[in-house]
Amino acid sequence: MTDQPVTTFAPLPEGDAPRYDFRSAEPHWQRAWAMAGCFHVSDLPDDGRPKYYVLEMFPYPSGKIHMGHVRNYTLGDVVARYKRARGFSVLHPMGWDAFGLPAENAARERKVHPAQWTWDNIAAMRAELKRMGLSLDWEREFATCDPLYYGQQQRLFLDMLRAGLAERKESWVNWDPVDGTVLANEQVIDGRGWRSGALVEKKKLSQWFLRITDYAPELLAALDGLDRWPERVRLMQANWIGRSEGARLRFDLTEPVAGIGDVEVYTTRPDTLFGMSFLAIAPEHPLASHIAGQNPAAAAFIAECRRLGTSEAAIEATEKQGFDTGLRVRHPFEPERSFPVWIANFVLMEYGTGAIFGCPAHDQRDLEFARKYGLPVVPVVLPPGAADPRQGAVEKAYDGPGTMIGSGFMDGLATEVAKAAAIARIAQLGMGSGVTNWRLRDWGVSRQRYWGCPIPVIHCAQCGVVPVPDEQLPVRLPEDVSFDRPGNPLDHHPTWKHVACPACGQPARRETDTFDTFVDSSWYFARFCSPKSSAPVDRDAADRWMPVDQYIGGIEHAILHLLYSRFFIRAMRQTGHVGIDEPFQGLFTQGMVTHESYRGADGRWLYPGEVDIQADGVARHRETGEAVTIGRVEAMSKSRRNTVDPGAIIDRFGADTARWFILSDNPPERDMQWTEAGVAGAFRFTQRVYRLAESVALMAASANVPDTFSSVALELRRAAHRAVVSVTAALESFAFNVAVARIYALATAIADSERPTTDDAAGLAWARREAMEIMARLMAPMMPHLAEAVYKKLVPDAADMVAQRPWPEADLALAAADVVTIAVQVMGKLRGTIAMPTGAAANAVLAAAEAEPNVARLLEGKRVVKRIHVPDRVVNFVVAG
RNA sequence: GCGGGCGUGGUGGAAUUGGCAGACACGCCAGAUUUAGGUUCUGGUGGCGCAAGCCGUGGGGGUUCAAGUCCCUCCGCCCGCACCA
Repeated sequence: MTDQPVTTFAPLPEGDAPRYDFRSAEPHWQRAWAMAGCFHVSDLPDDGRPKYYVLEMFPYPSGKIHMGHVRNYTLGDVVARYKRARGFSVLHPMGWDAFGLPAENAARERKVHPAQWTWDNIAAMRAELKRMGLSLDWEREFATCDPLYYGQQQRLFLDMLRAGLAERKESWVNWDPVDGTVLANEQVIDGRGWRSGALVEKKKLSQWFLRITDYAPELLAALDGLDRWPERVRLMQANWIGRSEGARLRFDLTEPVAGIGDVEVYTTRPDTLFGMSFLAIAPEHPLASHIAGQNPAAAAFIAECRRLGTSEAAIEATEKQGFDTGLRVRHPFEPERSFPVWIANFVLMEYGTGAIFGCPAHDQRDLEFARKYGLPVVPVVLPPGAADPRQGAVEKAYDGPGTMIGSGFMDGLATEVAKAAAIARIAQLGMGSGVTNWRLRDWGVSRQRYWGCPIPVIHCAQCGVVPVPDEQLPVRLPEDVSFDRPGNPLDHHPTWKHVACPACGQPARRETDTFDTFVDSSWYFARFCSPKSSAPVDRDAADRWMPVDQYIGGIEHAILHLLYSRFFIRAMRQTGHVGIDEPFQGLFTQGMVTHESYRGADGRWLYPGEVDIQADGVARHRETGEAVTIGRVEAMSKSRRNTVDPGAIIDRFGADTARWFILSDNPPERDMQWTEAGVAGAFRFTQRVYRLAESVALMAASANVPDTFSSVALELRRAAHRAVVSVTAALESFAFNVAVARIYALATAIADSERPTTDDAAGLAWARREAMEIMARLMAPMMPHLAEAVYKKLVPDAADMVAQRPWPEADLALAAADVVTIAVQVMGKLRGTIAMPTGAAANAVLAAAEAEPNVARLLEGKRVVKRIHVPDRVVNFVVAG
């Protein structure tokens, strides 16, 4: 499977100490699980067990796994193995998010075909993942770049097209003029294309969109039902969807231009209409474009705005700028008054209607704009308890609630009442109406890239957009493509795009854009239910397995992937492919894996493997001996070289050690720090557990439960059954670090029981075996290989494996203590403890507490006015004076 | 600016949800075993104090018999969104 590592690391004792050889044990048990089919489930099982679908976000096949993957897949595997032991039929699949830009970059830079590069990477990463001992059903594996997958995606798209959920429309996009492609917002850095370095332009292009906005209300409302999602993620999605209540209203131009008679505005503050002093439109607004056609100065202003864009950095640096068009609009309530129309760089075409009315007194942006261009500032909202604001200059726009002034029919009304009154008047005048506005925009899925799923349509001069007929699916990517030229290789291909129109038979052109790779990842979890199906999903299999009960991944997907998937599953519901609303019932977002960073004397970053840290904390270069500066603990990244290769860790310490350490360090939702000392500690524990198992196995124990146990044996049994209770609770609540701590405690309890007792050899031997076997099963979700080795040591002729055994049952009566320690307080301060039988009566406990010497001393001569008794926990005496 | 989260020993963290703060681990100290050891084992380890004891969960205030936990207030750090009208 893998080469035996060559390493000089030898942390184990010589001599006769037993030694757990993970290098042979881990591959052995991995083979045994595979041969027994422990982790395979069928699409439509008939086993009577409840289903449980646990899924980790599938990886992009970059070629190597990193520690983030190790953490992600270890967390998922703990859940999968635990749920399986609890009697669930567990679906736990793995696949590859295989389309994307890096493959094309590799093709350009290394002259290797994207498909070759991708499949090689998949093979390498599959081998690495298999070494981790994950309980995956590998029979379900697929890659999104396989036509068997993306062909089904094309079917889904065509169904959506027929259902009106997909459409082609013009929109403003980020355009890289050098690479000749659209870029996602994330690929624009400081206004420049991330590859070409060219200034990105705003360009109006015809692109494919999925109508996610149709589902905006439902996507928002359903967040409330996702009670097993982190609050943080739900809030982020709610903000992204961005519902706001307001009004749309029309402002008539005093003199219409070229058929444009009015400008529509969206506002959340119709109550402040009487404070208006200007109207502003976005540089991309149709009216602005029209004006630019006649006015070179306006055209120049718009071009400048377009060049600067609206990136965060640009906004910080750019002050508000405007261009007075000379046009004027009438006030909707007072048609005799009119206001200037400006083109303003701070108005966004994408939000609302791309036009606003400016009310400087009650909006900070409008105020800054008005100050710059000498426009009036007219307060119309009086803050509660404030004097008339017209007395002085307005320092800062007041955007809070208050009482209306100078606002005609609204005078004296409270802000919220005034909003309703303004909307009613607008509607009555036929100028507009109250509306709900959404920040969410339709999802542009067209990409001018080769390595993606072809969009299955044909453009015909006669028939327009024609879907590729079913029998011609999948539309396969051509293999003979050239990356010599910038731009989209599909568009450059000599023959691929030239096809006959399926409708009229005339020469037509195949769509050469491919889908955004987020489309691929928006339904893969549904495909896992029936990965071989000739339909996108087998409806029965989807009904059986969906939704995903527990999804696990990084917080970086809080919006994009998770929101797209929530939309996609609804679109699939609408087109009859699934019967559910939400794809992911439970979501867990893990923290990042971090590490110290190191820099050499010349400032270059060094890998942890190049650095030796001495006992005094001084760091030196392993080979040159030069001084090394220890930097901050940061997320592992290639650029800082503070990465640790999981493969090397598994070579040196084994998969169980890596899994155990990554779980033990801290709660999984927080960032964890990878440390050499931590790994070494985890490794020592694996050895300790195995030695313990050997010592337990050496004591012959009878098959039958002994009649009596000594107190030492009974205490061990109690510790074991308590561990079952506490580890179970910890795993249920994702407190894996606590589960680890409880197992450490059980190991110590077993070790402590080793002292020989003459009176109860049989009982102790039996109790130690029981405890050790319980421990093997409790640690199996985290250290599955070691658990098997321990079990085999205890029961050499066992017919089954831990992976096939149920979760241990706690004997609750045994786990319950018969004696408890009760804290005794005087005036709320701890003054002593007493041991009492569990559930002892209040009067008995209070009497014993009062008799406790130190307590008795403190109560001497005092009058006790109150006695608090919390059963089995605490007693508190309140004394007078 | 808006929204959210977090502050507990030298370190990561635990605390049955208002009931013995510091479980468990790392590190450190002491001792034992070993031909050395990133080996194994034993004991110790919040601070001050010889001690009884006092102090202690970012600071201050409050509620309560009892507060890491609840309330108010301030400080610090982290994350997300952001000319969203």
